[in-house]
Amino acid sequence: MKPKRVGGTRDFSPLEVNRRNYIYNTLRKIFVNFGFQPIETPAIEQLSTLEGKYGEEGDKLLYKIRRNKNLLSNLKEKHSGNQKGDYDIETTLASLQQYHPDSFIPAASDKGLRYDLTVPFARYAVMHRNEIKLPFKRYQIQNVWRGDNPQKGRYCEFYQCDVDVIGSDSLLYEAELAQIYDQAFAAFGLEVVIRINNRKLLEGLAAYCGHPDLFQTIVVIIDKLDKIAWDGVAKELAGLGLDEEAIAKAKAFIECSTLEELTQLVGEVEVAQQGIEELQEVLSFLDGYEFKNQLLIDFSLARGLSYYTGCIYEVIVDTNAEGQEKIKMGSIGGGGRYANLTGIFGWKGVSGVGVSFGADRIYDVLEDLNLFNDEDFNTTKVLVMAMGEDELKYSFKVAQQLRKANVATEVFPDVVNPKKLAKKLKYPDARNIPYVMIIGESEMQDGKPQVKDMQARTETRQTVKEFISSL
RNA sequence: GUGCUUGUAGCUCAGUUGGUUAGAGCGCCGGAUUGUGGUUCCGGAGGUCGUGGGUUCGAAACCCAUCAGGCACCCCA
Repeated sequence: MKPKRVGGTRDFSPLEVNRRNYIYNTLRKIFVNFGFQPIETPAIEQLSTLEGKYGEEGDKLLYKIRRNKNLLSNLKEKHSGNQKGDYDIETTLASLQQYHPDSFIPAASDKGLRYDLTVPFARYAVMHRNEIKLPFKRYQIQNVWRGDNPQKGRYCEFYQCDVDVIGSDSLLYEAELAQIYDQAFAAFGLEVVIRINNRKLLEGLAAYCGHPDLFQTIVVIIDKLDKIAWDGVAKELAGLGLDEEAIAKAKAFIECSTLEELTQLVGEVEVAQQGIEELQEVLSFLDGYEFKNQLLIDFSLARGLSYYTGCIYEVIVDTNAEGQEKIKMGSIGGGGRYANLTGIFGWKGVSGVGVSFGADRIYDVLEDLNLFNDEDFNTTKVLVMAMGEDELKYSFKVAQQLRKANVATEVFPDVVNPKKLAKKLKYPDARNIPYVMIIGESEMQDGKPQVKDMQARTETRQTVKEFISSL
């Protein structure tokens, strides 16, 4: 049979895994430095946990799995009243499954693959509420699945790296998260723009335009601003039923560049004022902190997810930065405050705030910009090559000695014919192994292997001990 | 989920209006080189033309379906 992968999924070879681990480790160090603790949750959740949390579009992208064992008995019960004669529900279901699997399988599923890490975290927090201490700061680095149409920077299986705090309304966490973003991307050597806004301001915008009822829809349209420009947004707002005056108001609103300007415009709208105050508070925590990236207060930032209630974030690559002009990638991180995420699982009044790093998109960008230091990933330091059977046994012992000194070592498994030495050296060359120890008869006799420095292209005879201390 | 586009050797790609046995470069393997890898020269292996149907005397090419990649929409990381 021909091997085939599922669309939108990828295999990762050693170099790629090393690079990916570098991303996770870099983030992990920063998360820990801010006092976050790791958790993990299962890949598979009850479908009811996931459904309805990501909007209509999100539901469509959920991977639904596992046959619902109770489907049969549920249907039997439901149909027991109107069963006529020899009507057989089991046969009906079997043929449905056979001839209409596309509609049958989702209907028969009661489990799903997680779509993000925030909702599973909310579920976790509720189920563990007696053992966690509030405020609870956790980070989580795991893969998620979305049945999306794949393209560059968009995969069906990808990693998210989330940091969230629940159980505190303090805006100091909003400030911390901005610093985490800043420090993480500085560590990667990538220049980004950290956009920040507040949902209350968007509510204020809808109210200011005289359409508080259309808040959700207006938000979605505003969010497209950088894609379809103001003219496109205006058109869509008009299509929604906003008159010219309302559209002009919306324009004036999102074109404000400072909080002062905005206060003058909509200071009397109460929600908007709240949003302004929150952003001011966040900024006052950040007073004196030197950002290595650009922190941009952007009143047009919206974000689709409906559960955000306060500050919202989004990180994009700074295409004005030198060398980064050609990068084409959507957001590489996002997040925000949700006043009541655990509420749907029955734990009311617990506020949370968090952000996510899109590790796979960050990977793609770092790769495009050549920002990986692949030398750091070379693990094997020494390859031992033997020219005869006795020498191979001897080499095996030399390797033990090297490993005992924590020098990562491999033994070449074939006895190397002296004629073939040149050919065989291609192996350590291709693997980027820095040292090769060549052991022939004389090397074994005097205990001094030929040590070849692959980069310097030099050879010296030295004992294993001498070699170890020379490193 | 919708629209457009691409799919030929390990990789990058040629392949004429449909016409013998499908090519090149790089890489790989062997030799020139009997203890030293990035250069050079010579030779060699490697392809169900994404997959399955159809049209045709004849299909890598045309048609349909399907899978996979890319782009746009939608949404997002």
